[in-house]
Amino acid sequence: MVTITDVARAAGVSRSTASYAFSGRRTISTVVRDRVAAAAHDLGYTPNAGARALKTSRTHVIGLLAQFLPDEFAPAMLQYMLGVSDTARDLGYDILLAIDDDGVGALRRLTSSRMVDGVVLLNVAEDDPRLPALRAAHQPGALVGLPRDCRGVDVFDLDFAEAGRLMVDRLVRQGHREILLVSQSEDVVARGGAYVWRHQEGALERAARHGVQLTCVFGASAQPEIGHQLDRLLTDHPGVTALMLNNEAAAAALPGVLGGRGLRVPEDLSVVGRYSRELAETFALPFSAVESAPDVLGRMAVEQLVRRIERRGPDEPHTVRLVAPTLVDRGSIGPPPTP
Amino acid sequence: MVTITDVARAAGVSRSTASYAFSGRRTISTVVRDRVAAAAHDLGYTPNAGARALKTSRTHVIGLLAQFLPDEFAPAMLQYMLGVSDTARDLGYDILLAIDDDGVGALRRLTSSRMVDGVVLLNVAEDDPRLPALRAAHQPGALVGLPRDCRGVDVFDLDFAEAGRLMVDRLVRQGHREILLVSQSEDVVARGGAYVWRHQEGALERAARHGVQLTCVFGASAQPEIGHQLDRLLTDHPGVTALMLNNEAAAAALPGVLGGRGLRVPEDLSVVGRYSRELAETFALPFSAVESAPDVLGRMAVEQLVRRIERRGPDEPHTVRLVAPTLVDRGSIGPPPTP
DNA sequence: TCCAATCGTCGAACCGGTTCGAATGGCGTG
DNA sequence: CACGCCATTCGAACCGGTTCGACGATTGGA
Repeated sequence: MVTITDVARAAGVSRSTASYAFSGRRTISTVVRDRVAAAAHDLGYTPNAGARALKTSRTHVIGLLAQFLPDEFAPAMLQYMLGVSDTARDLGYDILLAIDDDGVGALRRLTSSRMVDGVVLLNVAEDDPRLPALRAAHQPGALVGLPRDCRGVDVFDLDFAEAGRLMVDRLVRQGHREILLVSQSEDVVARGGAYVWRHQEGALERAARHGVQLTCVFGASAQPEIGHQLDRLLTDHPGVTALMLNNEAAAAALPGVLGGRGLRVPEDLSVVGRYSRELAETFALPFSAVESAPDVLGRMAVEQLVRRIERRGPDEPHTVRLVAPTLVDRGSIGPPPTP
Repeated sequence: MVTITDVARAAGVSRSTASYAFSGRRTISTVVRDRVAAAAHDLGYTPNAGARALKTSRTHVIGLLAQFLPDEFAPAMLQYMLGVSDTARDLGYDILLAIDDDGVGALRRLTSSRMVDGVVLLNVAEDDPRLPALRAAHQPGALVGLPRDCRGVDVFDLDFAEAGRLMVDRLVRQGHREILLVSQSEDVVARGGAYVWRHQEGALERAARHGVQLTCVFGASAQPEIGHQLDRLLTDHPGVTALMLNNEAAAAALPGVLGGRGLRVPEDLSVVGRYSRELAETFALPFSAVESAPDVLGRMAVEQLVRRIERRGPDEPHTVRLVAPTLVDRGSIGPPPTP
């Protein structure tokens, strides 16, 4: 491996001069700088990341803590990861990926060994056990997902309460009076996925205000259970004219269920979901949906994290940013059928 | 940050003694070892990864080079990543994730700055431009995907030719005489996805031997195009009694298409795909399929890579391992309908 | 003409580990 | 009692960068 010593020798200067020639932190004559650059190029020199990190205590690596839980929709998580990864690359950072059942352990390992300059936590739960560990580590962290206690971290999430309101408003405006909301599985809620509650409460609040009937159920997260469940729900609630889905697996299963029952959308049933544009395209999900914007959230988290890393600003106040939901119209919302 | 010097001071020993107490590379009295361990525990000591890497020139990090190409099915790629990540963790390695349009640049960056001990390349093409860069880097590499030139690397892939044979054999044994094979998009082939050819040639060989008609087409990779295309194909080839899919998007779209045409599987049409068990479960894909085993391939790649990293065996001969395909029966293959 | 300021460069220390050679002390043995 | 051996421990060098203080050579101003 070629080191800066080799470059310095080839250029006939001292190591420190070579270093300054690269960093430009002191004035170096142009002839020397060119000679150093030429030598580096000829020898194929790249600085050793470990050595540099040791001295500067900056690794230019961001830890990405993801978790793939059995009752969650893996491809949705992927979208967040891609958003984070792309942004990091744009800002000159690499991603150390920790997909670990033991998220706390992984977090501690990365931070305490100084492998990373900061971390992004995905899928943060109401009382996420990783948060105390993050606060103990003296490294900045950005979250995707809204915990109860946001002290000391930057937080980004979709405004799920507003999403619930938006979906109900939209359906009621079309004339629907009996709506069924299928949320994520109860396990997700039990694990602290408070966004399910926030969404549901936003929806219930608006339903009450409009005086319409909103039935809330937790949906299964696996196939084919969720399909059977949807079928059963449609049988049990014949008066329902609109379906709200806060559950990707349900959205994926619904076309098959509708086909089986011979129902057309939106003529027989209106449907509004909550998933990303990417997901809709990959799986041909034909429903209007609130955009969950994983790429945007991932990007915001990384940008804020890098700002905090580079501007050394643990003092600067921390952010909690809830992104306003937008509804992507795919034509699955219409007036209720006339009986 | 607490360093080994702090620990040594707290334990009343020299830095080297503390280091030996941890590594056990020299005999240290039990009382001293215990004192050092206690001090380390009290102070919350974790060795600095950069410093250790600098001295040992081992980072315990593996580079994972993935690429999400526009005409490929992202969730399928995710399965490989998870296999790699899980195995790495089991073996005590972390994953540096590089999802980069410029795969060559990313590879060079990771290897020449010594951020990683070795790399896993996913989605390797016939003449993958990353391979020359990998050979130039003096780091071991393991590939998932079979390139033309396998020198200097360990290669793992599904035996796609055998998969093609297996699928045809199975259909012919049931009595099918007119089969339609929908492969990946032509763009994938153009980019060097030779596995599409290998699969197709295996299938054609067997079809010829059995004297049955096999029509091969390249399918679109995006929704909803692939669905429309499948619909058109079924119209244009009314004699076809069995469908072979080497295209995840097609498998995802097919249930909708079949529903639209009122076709039942396997009574009206037999279907056999090629995708992983995971994918089948996530999207409720109801078709029998050759298991693409991304988790197994990812695992094998990492295990071999770590073996080569740790046993310093660039001399040991390199492997090319084609995994034998297995067919997972989901009941979508039956005899052709009687006219 | 002399002194101070500036420019360009070098040497050395340091980051936090690991590891080699040597020093210390206790023990058994001839 | 002298010797050598072994078990422990320490000091110092090194990995490959960065950075501070110092120094010689110019240059400018008084």
